[in-house]
Amino acid sequence: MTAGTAATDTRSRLLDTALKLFSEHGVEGTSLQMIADELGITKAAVYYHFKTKDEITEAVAAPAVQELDQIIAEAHALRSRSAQIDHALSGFVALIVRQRSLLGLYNSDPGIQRVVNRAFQAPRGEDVKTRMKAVLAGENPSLADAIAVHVVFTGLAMVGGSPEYAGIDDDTLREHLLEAGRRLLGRPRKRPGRGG
Amino acid sequence: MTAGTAATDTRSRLLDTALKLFSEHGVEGTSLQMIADELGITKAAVYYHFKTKDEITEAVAAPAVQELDQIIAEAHALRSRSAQIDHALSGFVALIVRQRSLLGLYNSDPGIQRVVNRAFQAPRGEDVKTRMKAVLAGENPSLADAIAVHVVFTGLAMVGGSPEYAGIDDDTLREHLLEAGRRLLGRPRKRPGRGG
DNA sequence: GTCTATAACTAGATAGAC
DNA sequence: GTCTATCTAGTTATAGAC
Repeated sequence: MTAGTAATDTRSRLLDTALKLFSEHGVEGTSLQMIADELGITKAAVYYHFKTKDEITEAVAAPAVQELDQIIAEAHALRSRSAQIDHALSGFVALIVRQRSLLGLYNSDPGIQRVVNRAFQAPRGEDVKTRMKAVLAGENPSLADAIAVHVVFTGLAMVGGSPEYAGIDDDTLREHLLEAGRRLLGRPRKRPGRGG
Repeated sequence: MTAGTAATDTRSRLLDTALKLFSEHGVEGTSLQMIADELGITKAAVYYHFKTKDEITEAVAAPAVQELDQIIAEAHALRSRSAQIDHALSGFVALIVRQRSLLGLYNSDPGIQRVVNRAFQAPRGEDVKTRMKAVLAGENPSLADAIAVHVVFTGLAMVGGSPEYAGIDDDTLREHLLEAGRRLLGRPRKRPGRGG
């Protein structure tokens, strides 16, 4: 659809800028003025692309929510529990690394959670986060397992977006996050051999 | 001093209310009006107890920061690395459970982090969070260890404050968080025997 | 597609009455 | 210790010019 036009470009630059500022100041701590200033345009220009701030927030979060949805669906299609967990965990970690700051934001910022829950129908525990945790922990998990999975889910997402690792390349970060996730879930290493 | 007066009571109720609202809406998403309404007083009455919103934020965070400081100091006084890690981890988990929502907030909310870093001198990586991670990971940790520790630190704090476990009693939650922390740090179980 | 100008509202904060 | 009233400056959002 006529990709690459000035309009599309400004829109996507706007979303990139919004994500950056959201992760620095939180959604509520980021004003449309800040976004406009960062882009070198005016606040009114922002309103040309999005009707409300919530619409920006939703557009920022949407791609990751949809990817998570797909990973969960793919995992459910696998036969063994072991394969389901492996697929969900590695898909989740890959998404975290590809979208560094977004997943941490989604796991901690009340502003983005409010919008996401409203935008992507989440009646009673049926939101993406809850379903992902269900895939990793199983049907009726023990409290210990539920908590371990929760720690993995939240910890990985927050750490992946941490500025401390901004300089680490994607492959390295993904390997280490995956290893941490497997260790906490009590799963055997994917690649044995070297290292203790 | 003169504890138990109406003044002290309103002040501490104000801090409790602020913490509750901060954890629900974030610091930036919480207005003084919301705090005043929740307490059934006016905004001006809030200003009698605290000069600025930052002062409220600082007062909310202060007890936990000081407790973390003390835990770190105690850990450093121990001889073996193993004992240092055990003390830091169990102290951290105990604090998380006792102050359910506060630690998660401190690990995720940009508003509270800004105030804490300003209020409790944090020049270059010398903030409480960094020092706690240093105790757990050692002097010059590998990237893998640094990331694992970071996942533990953030994950435990976020999960401890999660509303999902609000109904779990302190002892049970503490046991499970500690177990998850030990597993991710690759440490042997404290209490073997029953349970798989 | 971006602008100026402004409306409507809410934020944090202060002065002074009681 | 809490109130009313008010201020300034910020916010989201709209209307209409270019």
